Amino acid sequence: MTEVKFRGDLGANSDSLFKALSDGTRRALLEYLVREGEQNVVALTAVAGVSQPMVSRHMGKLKRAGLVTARRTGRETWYAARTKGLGPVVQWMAIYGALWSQRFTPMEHAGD
Amino acid sequence: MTEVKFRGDLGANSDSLFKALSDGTRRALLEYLVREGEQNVVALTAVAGVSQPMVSRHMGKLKRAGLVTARRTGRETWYAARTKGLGPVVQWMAIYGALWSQRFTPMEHAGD
DNA sequence: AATTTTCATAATCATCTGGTTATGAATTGG
DNA sequence: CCAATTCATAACCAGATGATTATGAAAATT
Repeated sequence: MTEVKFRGDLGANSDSLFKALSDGTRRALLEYLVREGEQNVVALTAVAGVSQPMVSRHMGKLKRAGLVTARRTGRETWYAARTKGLGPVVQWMAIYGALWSQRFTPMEHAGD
Repeated sequence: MTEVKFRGDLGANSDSLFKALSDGTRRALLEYLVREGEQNVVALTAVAGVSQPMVSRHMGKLKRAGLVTARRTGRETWYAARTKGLGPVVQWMAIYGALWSQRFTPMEHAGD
């Protein structure tokens, strides 16, 4: 239910994407991966401020949302930010953001 | 709690922003406002697929997140998409999106 | 072989959240 | 003045969600 016929959504998984981004801890983990590159669960747990199982679950959601990749080697799982994962959000921003704010020029300098 | 010392957040309300965007119905309502311009609750309810009280609550969240404005005239409340509301998300995308996808030219490729 | 490390999953729990119906306050209209 | 319209809020409910501790499997180390 909750059909909203006029919805201009970008696929069903764009919902899981927005949901994945809605949690601060999850965003922080993703940001960390972007900045520091591939990390295993121990490293992520050390920095996340929540328990290891919680980190695993958060990473699971990020993975299902397409925002990270998981590479298992031996007993470790290495997570990395997934390049194209934000695509649908970018698209959404393009459609519903650029329409009204043209300040969409992403700036070449990330950290400055 | 849940302190994550490395978090590069853009203000506390950026959290309410992402949360506001995490719900599909809310996104749909926002999209509708962007496309159709200022609307009152009756119009929004007609199109939202949920009850009027629910629409009111959704609009409340969007308002608190800075994504819409509310203008009351008589017994009607007119909601409109708020231009600058997506700013923090755009910034976040710029920092954590542009870093890895060298630059997101949004409209170019809608399919992939 | 025994132990430690790494990770995911299960069992629980409290809280948040989306949804509903009911109600009531204003405003508008007959 | 009474009725209808518009909206927000309250009361309530079911399910999702973030968090914890406990556990167990698999790999690495001793």
